[in-house]
Amino acid sequence: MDYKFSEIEKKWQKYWVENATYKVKEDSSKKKFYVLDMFPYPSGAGLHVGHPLGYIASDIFARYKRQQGFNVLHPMGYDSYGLPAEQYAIQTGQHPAVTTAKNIARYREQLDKIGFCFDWSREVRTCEPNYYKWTQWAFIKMFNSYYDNDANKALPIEELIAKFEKDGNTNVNAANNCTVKFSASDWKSYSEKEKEQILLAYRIAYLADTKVNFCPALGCVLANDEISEGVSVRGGYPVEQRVMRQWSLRVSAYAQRLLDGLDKIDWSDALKETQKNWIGRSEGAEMDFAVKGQDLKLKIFTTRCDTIHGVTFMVLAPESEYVAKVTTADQKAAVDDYLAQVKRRTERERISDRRVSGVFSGSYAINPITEKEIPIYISDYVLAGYGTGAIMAVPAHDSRDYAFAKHFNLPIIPLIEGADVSEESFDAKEGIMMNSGFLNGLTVKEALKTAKKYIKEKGIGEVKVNYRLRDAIFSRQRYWGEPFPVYYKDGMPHMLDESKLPLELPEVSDFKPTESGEPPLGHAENWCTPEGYPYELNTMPGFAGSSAYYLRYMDPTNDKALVSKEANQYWKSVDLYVGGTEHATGHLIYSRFWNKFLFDLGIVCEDEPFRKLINQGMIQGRSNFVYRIKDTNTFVSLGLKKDYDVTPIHVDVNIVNNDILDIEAFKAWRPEFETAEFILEDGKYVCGWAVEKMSKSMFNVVNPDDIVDKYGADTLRLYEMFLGPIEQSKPWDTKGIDGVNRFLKKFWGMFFTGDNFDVVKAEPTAEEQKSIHKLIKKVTGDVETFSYNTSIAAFMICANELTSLKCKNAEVLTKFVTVLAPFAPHICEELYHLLGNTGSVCDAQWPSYDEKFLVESSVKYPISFNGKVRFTLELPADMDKADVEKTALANDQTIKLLDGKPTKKVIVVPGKIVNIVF
RNA sequence: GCCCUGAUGGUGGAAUUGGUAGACACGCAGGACUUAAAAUCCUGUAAUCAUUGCGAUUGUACGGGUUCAAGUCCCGUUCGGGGCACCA
Repeated sequence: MDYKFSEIEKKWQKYWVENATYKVKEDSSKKKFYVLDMFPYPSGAGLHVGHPLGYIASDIFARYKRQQGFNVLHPMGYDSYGLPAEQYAIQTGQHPAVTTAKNIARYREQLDKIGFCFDWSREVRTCEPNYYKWTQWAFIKMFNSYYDNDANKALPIEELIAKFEKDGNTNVNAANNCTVKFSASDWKSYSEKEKEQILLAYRIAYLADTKVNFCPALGCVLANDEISEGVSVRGGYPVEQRVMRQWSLRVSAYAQRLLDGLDKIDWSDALKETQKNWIGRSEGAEMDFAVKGQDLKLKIFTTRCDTIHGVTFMVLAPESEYVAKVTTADQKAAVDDYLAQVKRRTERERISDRRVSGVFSGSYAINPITEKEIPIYISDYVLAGYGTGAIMAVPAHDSRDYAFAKHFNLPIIPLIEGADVSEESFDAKEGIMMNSGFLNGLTVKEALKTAKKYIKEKGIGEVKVNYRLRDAIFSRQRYWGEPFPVYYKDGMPHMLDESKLPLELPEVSDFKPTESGEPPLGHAENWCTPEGYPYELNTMPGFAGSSAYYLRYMDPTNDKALVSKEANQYWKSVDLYVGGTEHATGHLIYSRFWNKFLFDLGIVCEDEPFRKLINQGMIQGRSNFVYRIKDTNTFVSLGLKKDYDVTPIHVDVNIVNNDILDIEAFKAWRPEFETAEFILEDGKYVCGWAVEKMSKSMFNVVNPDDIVDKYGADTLRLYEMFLGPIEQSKPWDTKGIDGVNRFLKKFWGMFFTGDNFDVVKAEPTAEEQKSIHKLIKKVTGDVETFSYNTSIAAFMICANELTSLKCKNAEVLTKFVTVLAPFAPHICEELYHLLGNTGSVCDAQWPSYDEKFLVESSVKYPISFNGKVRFTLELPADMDKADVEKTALANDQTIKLLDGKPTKKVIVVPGKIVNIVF
């Protein structure tokens, strides 16, 4: 009986839909398990064979957990706001909603073919009003909250107002960007607008003039994680610095909690490390340096307060507010000139061109410990946004300061014994201090401690922690995103009442910015409240909609809340999250922040959203090449190309089979190859190959639909998992797929004799038991550790064993079907029913294994001599050590190999190995 | 520059606490079936030498070390992938 995968797969996919097999409800009688995939942005190109990798991995786990009796939530949806649809709209006029809907339909069609156990009744789309209502709602909550550093959580803004009314802001310990200090009476004397302006500097969602990364090509501001090396991650367009009035989220207030939370979650070390780098905690001290002849103190931040005796100058960031104050009249022209020069440089130039530049301000500062005078410089190697925008420079022990000192001929004082600073600085935190007054003779570590204590005691400064993590800029000058629930009155932002949500995205006549340079929403008619107050023209960024979607899946149709208390209490958080590593510093930081904020408000019960996370590796493409002899239309086969001067040309992998080119298909592929001639080897044209990114331009894209058509979804699922460990990147090579396909055919064949379904009800033999229990043990262990590739090898081994045993035993085969079901659900569902079961194989209980079937009566001992294995000896498993040794030594081959030499030592590891040393 | 990862046959990969390196596949070669092809099945397949059989030597990026025994542990080096990067 042939394995007709196409019929089988269609049949059961239909059955699963009709029987709502994958619909899941909260059920307090069962333990829950939440398996989540990072939802896709539905791009126009559709899915290639790399996309489903993670989905298959999570699908197997979800099915496995279900078979173990868990109530499994395994939803899917679409991150459907985003730039590509909008760029396409600008080019073609096609509304992004139309493109997006079309792309979603295509994705869904492709996903459906693979047989996932998604509960589609819980689907979310970030661009739908009933979804983004809750994105807007969370934003309002953030606007109405501030971060209290003492309580270490977000609190209602009303509590802050109460504090201001009582004491002003002098004793308030809250995250802020407020530049004024005021008393209670000052507060009371302020106008409403002034009060609002101050509160804005404390809100978690705040509007401020911020130095932003603006990308002219995209017409849009970008967040830090959307830029890499001075260009936009999407598109690679240049980015420049601008000051713009933008919404931001005070993510930085959560820096420490985001860092601490990493210890509680089961993520890879690499990913945790990436997040740690991104958060960038550094512990140090803030110190005041007095400016000579002025009533002014400059605050600096340093992590090396042990090096204070080696400070020979100070540097201010060009943007520092102190610059104007310390610039003397004689230096004003030079400073202005430098500032202008800095302003002209783009971020990219600054990164790529690291010449030393700077200018003397004319003023001197006093080192608070040595009381020496040191010059104050201005240079763009000091960043305004980090620490205090001012540093104490220790050229002997900081390479950047060293370069600056050399360039401006400033003194360099070594502080560590034996450190040679004639050619470069000594940055390492090790050695014994010298030239350092009270720190002399201490190790660097001791000196750090002592110096901190000293600074605190003498009131010179305070111990402080700084973070690299910045607030997230939340405004985008784009159309295809969530509208802000904000209107403006008297120039100040106000939130819509929650009852007015969602504020729906309006239609616009043009997706480009307006003539006056306003964002596209400037084209919308009547984009204002019924009272006539204008709405915000920016929209939210891509990460807005993806920050809390995992919560919405718990209760997707609730119109009273983002998620009900009951649903949230039941599902709690995501137990297994599978997705790509490219979201390490974006989505995975923002959603943790967003979740912690909702946790502070008591809306969710867990403060970390994703308990375990697996990063699936990328599927790379395997490209094929043909070699054209230069200036001809003749192509030479791989093995012969060394004799010619050739140009390699990418050729569509779909017309190459096992690296042999289909010549006729190649001629038909493109008009210019129609008359191509070939130099063959053994009558064949052999192509070269390389592993590259899977992309259209390399002609190496493989579409899962084609694989499903040719081999079936179960084969595709199995093969993707068989390729190797999920976390690892690996090339896709369709030629290997025959192996798993053969396995499924063989597996199918095990249930038939001729065309008849043929299994027998009987007690399994010991050998059958051993084979199947070995399989159950292996697969159970492998699934728990996501080593699916080795599970599949185990299935193949078991199928081979049972075939050679001619096993037709119903009990054994049912167990096989049950453990294979998560991997290959269609074929297993069919066989499960043929075996006489009713209901879905999805609910077939995961079998347990019994060690008693696995015990071996004998062990094949490798007998090694000086570590080299010479032969094996089959001995009873329960033979004790001394007897094993005796038997091994008495063996003919041993005697021959020893050749009369005395043994020095004999090592016997029971059950494992014998090693004879002579 | 700093941090994290990884390197095993022609290819993808396996080896769970140090215990027969190369499981399972792909590919390749030979054979069976067939008029032929496809499909299927069987055998071989790390390298070198030997080959009538027995075998021997080398081998997990490279160089050292620990151990009866190292892909696995330790030290150093090279190369690939990822992250951070004038972050004081």
